[in-house]
Amino acid sequence: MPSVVTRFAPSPTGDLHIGGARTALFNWLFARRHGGKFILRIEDTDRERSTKEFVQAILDGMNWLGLAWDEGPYYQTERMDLYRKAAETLLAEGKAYRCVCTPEELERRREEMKARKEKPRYDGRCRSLPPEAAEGKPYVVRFRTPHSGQTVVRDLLRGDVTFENSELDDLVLLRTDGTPTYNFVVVVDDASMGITHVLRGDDHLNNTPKQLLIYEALGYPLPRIGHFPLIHGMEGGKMSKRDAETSVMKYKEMGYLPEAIVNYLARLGWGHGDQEIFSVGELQSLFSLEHVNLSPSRFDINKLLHLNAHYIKEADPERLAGLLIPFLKERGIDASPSAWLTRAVMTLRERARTLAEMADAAIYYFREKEADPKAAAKFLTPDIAAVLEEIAQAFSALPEFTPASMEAALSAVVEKRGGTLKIHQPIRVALTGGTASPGLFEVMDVLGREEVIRRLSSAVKRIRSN
RNA sequence: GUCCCCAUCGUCUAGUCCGGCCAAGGACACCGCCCUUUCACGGCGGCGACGGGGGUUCAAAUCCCCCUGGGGACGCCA
Repeated sequence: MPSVVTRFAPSPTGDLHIGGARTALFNWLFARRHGGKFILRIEDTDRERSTKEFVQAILDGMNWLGLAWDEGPYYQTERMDLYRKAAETLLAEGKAYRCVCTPEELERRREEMKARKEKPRYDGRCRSLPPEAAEGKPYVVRFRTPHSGQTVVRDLLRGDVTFENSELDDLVLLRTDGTPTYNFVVVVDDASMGITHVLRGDDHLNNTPKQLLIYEALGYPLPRIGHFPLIHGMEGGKMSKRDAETSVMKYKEMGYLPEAIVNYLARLGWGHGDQEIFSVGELQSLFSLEHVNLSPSRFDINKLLHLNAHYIKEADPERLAGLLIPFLKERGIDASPSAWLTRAVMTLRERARTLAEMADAAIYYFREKEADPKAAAKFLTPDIAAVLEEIAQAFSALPEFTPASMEAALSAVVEKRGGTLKIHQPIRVALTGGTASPGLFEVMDVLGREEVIRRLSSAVKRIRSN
């Protein structure tokens, strides 16, 4: 029996969210750190909004990030008997009761309470209804929350947080259709799955006392519970699309590496001295709850971009080449893995922050790009045509086309013309269509002699036809 | 409105638990310089924070209180 069992319990009502991913990551890291078990549970009791597609999307996201679960995925819709049985027990013991108030009525009363500036909650009017009163009517099962006393959440991160029971209300356990609600299933599931550490977002802190009361009513042993802060957008408040993309898989599509996302997420709300770069292995052995921050952190795309650039530089070029192929395809370029592609990638990886940027920069390796008008006007001037022509000839006369021989040939041409000629940028523009690229000799090496000569000649032709 | 949580550079954070080593360290972004055939990478430097007020103490970013600010929760959503 592992001493630590954690879980990630997303509801399949959307893609794996960046905040959810961090919750999963922290749970996973905590389990790994303590040699425990990490369980994946799909909270799909909301049949209206849950879909198979979203389940798959969440699984894809977890897999992409490398967050391997040891057990599951469990689906709550397959465990209904368990919840119903637990509800019956509570009902039989008088710890829960049937309520016949309609949603419309409840909504109306809530509005009234808000208008009176009160905390909106159920007024408990069905509490003392005799069980027969619900016969033949649609009803929900509510938990009988004690009116007095306090419930203390012994939070792993924040210490004791005390709630007055009178502040809590009689939450719905079972809906009219008999399906259980979140606060109820989560207790039954966490208890029956032997979860030892419930680690989740701050937004659940207010739910915890209610859940604790249910644990108690059901006679379940209490897990250890900790709440970490939410991730906010750059403007504060919950992360929204206005701030940055929130779906994890969108980051894959934008050309981020999973190790960059993991590193970034781990450092968002957690720290280990001055260290910024963490491998997954390091994270697994260093992660600790004591160093998780208590205040919400803002999602800063610039830092993610920086980390991604770092991991692109570090990544195995062959792997990078493979990852780049779909991005090339999006740009209409069919490429397949090859030593040549890997070489091209090696010239590009120092200056790309994402695979998308790399693909954009790689285009001229595959086809001649139309020269940027400004660059052409500045560097492909009439007087340069003859020089480019001469260089092309010099290149074709070379016994071997290597960076060293190209450089020598180039110097010779420049020397012959007085030694002050600035020829690098014109060549760069002729070859790549722009003024920024990897080292000129690297570019020519990847392009190959034939193509270099072809593009030089084409540039000469264009200059002269103007 | 009620309840709950939080508070160090613009952002992520170290330091806070066990007050002195902090005239507050690192990273991102930004600016400048160097390297350089361009763009990057890299190197060096700069800008930049303990929200405010009271305590406690020889000493407070660190402990206590109040204020302010930010966030979250108040569903037959999770």
